[in-house]
Amino acid sequence: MTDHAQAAALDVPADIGDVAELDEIVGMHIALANAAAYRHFMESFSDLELTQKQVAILWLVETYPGIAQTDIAKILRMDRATLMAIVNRLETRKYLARGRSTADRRRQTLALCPDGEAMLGRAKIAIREHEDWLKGQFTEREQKTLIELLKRIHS
Amino acid sequence: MTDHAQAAALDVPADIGDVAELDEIVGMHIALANAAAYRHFMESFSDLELTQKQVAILWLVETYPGIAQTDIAKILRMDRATLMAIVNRLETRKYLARGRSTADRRRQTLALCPDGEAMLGRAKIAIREHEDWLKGQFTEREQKTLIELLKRIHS
DNA sequence: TATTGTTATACTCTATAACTATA
DNA sequence: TATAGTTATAGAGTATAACAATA
Repeated sequence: MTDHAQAAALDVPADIGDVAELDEIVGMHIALANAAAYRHFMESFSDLELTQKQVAILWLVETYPGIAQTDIAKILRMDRATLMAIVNRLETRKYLARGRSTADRRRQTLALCPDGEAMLGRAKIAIREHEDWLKGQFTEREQKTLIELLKRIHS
Repeated sequence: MTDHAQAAALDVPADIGDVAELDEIVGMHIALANAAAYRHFMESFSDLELTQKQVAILWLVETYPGIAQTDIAKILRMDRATLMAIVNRLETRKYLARGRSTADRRRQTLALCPDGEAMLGRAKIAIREHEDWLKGQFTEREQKTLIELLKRIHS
């Protein structure tokens, strides 16, 4: 690389924190932090081949057996059709099964399959490691502050 | 709806904050907050048809004329191929143009087209409104705290 | 050898619209 | 009328692998 080319490259920072205007944009930092956390998550889950959304859904089905798709969509702030696609994938992989509610025959009741239970068990271990990495960057007080501030945005 | 069905639905909360185990997961709150902010962003930008990433790239090209794709990828923590796809879309819409660097002929120099400049101008106005909504949920002190905490994750 | 850009490919998430069945 | 699920469709972002041109 020539000196000239190096000089040109040095004009450009490597971090958004050095771009004064963009550094003020809260939405930018949320998006970048989310992307960083997501990448770390996907590395931790590379052998399980599960995404954040997939784990969250399995977890909710375990916690609330018989929960309907609409309920999950409300909690996770997702579209019905979007959730449908994810549940389809989890059903294909035999992680959960659909059934009809007897009380309201419009509703589906979702339940974990044995494979889904096993997978969720492994996922929880991976999540703990991932969360340790995440929380390790903060004091306990900062963790609570961060969660409290983020909740204001999504609640 | 029957009383029975109502009772069944009431067992399931409508907010992640009511699911004790999941409420402890920092990554969950980051993802949900990001999704909420992204949805609001997309509403603000519905007439412009621009995503967060597209605006960020246009903004960086304006701030650093002649910046290379690799530089942008580093700042925004993106894959080269991913950035390629987004730049292609922006080029198709005549928002930016590629050129070859004379100093290092491997590198592309990116520049804003007139349409891109006009669009970025409108985008900045929409961003200000979006950021007002976002920042309006916090005191100035909280804004700084939130940015500082998020930076630790992505920097 | 390393870097930059490129193409091909594939997957996930996301959303809209329109439809069926049920309440 | 409203709700729950479904299907079709489309677009955006993400990543991997392999390749060419250049350093």
